[in-house]
Amino acid sequence: MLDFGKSCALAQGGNCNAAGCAGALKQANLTAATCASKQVAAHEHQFREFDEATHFYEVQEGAFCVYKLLPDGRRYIVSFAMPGDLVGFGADENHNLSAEEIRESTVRPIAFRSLEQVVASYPGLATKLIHHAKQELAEAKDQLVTVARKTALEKVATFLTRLAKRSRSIRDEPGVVNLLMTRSDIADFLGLTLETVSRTLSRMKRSGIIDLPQSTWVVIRDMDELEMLAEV
Amino acid sequence: MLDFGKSCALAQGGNCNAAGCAGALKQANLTAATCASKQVAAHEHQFREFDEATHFYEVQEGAFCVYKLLPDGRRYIVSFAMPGDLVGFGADENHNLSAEEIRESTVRPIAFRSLEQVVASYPGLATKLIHHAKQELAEAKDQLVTVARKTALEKVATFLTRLAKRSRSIRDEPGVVNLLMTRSDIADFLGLTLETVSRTLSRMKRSGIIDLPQSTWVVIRDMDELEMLAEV
DNA sequence: CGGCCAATTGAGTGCTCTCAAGGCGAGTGG
DNA sequence: CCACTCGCCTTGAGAGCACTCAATTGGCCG
Repeated sequence: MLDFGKSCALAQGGNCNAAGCAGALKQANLTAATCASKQVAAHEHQFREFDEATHFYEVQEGAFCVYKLLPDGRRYIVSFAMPGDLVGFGADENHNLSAEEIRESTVRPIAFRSLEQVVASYPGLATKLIHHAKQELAEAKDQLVTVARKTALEKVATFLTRLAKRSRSIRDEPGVVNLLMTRSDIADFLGLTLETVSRTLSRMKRSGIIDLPQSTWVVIRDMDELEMLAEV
Repeated sequence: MLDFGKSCALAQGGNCNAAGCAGALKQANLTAATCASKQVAAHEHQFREFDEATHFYEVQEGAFCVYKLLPDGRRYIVSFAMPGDLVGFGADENHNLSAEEIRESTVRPIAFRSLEQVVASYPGLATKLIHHAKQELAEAKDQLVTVARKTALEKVATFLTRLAKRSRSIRDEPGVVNLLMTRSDIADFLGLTLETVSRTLSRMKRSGIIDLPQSTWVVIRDMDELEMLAEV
């Protein structure tokens, strides 16, 4: 991976490496537009809805939850961002959602303004950005189906299978999922209450589909059954 | 609005007008990549999930519903597409959702392949496409909040206010909304059942917020109250 | 008029929520 | 080392909102 290090290359008038700009977005080859990496503590906010949006962020380590609030405090978590994910990319003038660390994290801020310049110079990057947006869009639509049309059991099964696939691509412990988020977070992601999430996990444990050695560790005992539940 | 008429300019090797390509996406200045307009009857499918995706479509007249199915037949309607909207743009190799006309419609097909060529020649268009994707993304996320966290009454109120705003921008009858879709369609968009949608509309009528001269016409009598309900 | 489809309305059920109590683990201080 | 606190999780009991099933109405068209 090409890396301009901790310089904010374009913002400082530096040159951009074409190969870097045209690389896969997820592999962070946006380096020409990035600024210095930043450490953030758990439970801090990276930004809040309606804040002016000058940067978006690539998660390097840790985890975020990206959420929206209704005026009376009801919360919906739009996504959990893991290393490699972008948060705040969808912003226009202002952020349209809030991002909070759920773990101590490292992020790489990317200025929208310098991104524009990079895109102007390297059209290939624009295609990558469109591709990224399409993927995020596809995920959001899948999530809509899940939230709108699945039962609590199916929702939790869907959640676990997706998390299992994501963790598998990060580390290599098939069937073991480390829950970085609380029951309440999961509930706000699936459109449930924390009690229903807890009950559903207990139910899955009783029926032998999963094991819960600790409340934050899920061991998937029957992946086939879990996927059956998730896909219907 | 610039228009190359019914020619498929780039696909046929024609020249592209730069001003047209850099114009606002919603105003259909994608003409350089478009093919001849196509008429389609109500209840026909433009494409189905998993079909190979060669084109996406700009709706010129009529209306579409864009939906996904679960294996057992449960349906979720991701969006209703009206004139000016794009359907199928989010596809990768294959379509990841289905599009069905709910009215006799006219669409303008746009080939992904020729789009790529146009984007390569006119980088400004790429920015527009990213902007479009961002907007669609923002809508999907708002819809997630609605579906996951609002009550039936709030969902229907949200739906009506959004539809009222959209129709207002099309024609000029503030407070009068023509429902192009059935109760069942609305239900599948909001994550409800058709009976609940019907009951909720009746309830709104009884409380004087709306009137229902016909089942497909909604007259909004108290927009403030409706927006209160919608925003929670 | 009769047939058909969509919408409405009612009755009863049930899934998920609300409210509440109790448990568990980590961290802290005496 | 233990008692205490605090946050999070689990579990139970009961309630309610939306669902299911079913009957009826209304509009449209042949």
